[in-house]
Amino acid sequence: MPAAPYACGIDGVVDLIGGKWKIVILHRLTSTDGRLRFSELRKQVGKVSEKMLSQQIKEMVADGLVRRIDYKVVPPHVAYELTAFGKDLCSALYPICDWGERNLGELTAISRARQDRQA
Amino acid sequence: MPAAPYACGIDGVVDLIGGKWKIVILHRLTSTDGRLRFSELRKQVGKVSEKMLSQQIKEMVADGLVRRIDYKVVPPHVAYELTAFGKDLCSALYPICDWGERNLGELTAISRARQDRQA
DNA sequence: GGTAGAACGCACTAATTTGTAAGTATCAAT
DNA sequence: ATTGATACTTACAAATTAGTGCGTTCTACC
Repeated sequence: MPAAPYACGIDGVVDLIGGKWKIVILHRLTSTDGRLRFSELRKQVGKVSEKMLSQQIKEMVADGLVRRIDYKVVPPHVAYELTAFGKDLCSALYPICDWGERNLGELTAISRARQDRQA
Repeated sequence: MPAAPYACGIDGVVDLIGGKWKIVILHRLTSTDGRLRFSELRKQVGKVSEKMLSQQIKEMVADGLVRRIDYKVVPPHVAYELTAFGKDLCSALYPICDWGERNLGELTAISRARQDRQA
């Protein structure tokens, strides 16, 4: 985690979204356009442990990308939603997301070539 | 390195630019708008070892983002430049870069808050 | 009493990424 | 002969990230 200054604006963004599950979390929260409970978010993210999800979404809350809504009941009932900052980031991420979709074939081929190189 | 399919287009991109030095390398190659020798690239990237630079640019070459031009002399003389694919990616990255610059204060504050949390 | 539910926290391990140190090849200059 | 230059490679160590297993709280249900 290098301190500012960033060599390029994107470095700071990479720090924000860096973490195995963060992109998917952002994606799920954007797609839903509302709040997601922890358990529902976990279901939507897919193969992620409670621990890892909890850890990474906790960071995202601390960074101001996500808001945690605690219903203060037992069993615990918590929901998460994007903050305005988080939504702003997601719209800035959209062109890249779109580029990635448009180049999916190329990206998939690259990924496969990487795997072949390691086998 | 999960194989395709990607949950979101950006996942593939994150795979492409994931690596401590790759963003800076892209940035330097874009800013220069031409070829950079290994030694010059290393100078411009800053505090990076020959080994790490070599490793990460080798991956970028393999992924098709960067082209390696070997002058076939001794001492070795090699230069690197962006491919069309690399340039395309960089233009797709530009909005993110711009967003990062515009939110630099916020990103810096977040980075600082992270450091404080770890102290 | 025991079990289930939900969203975590803690201790420790495993996996991955990054880095250090030394070495390589060949030519030119001292 | 020795040193310097350049762009790597290899072996191993250090640092960081991701994951496993167990535990917590309190209520409801069997």
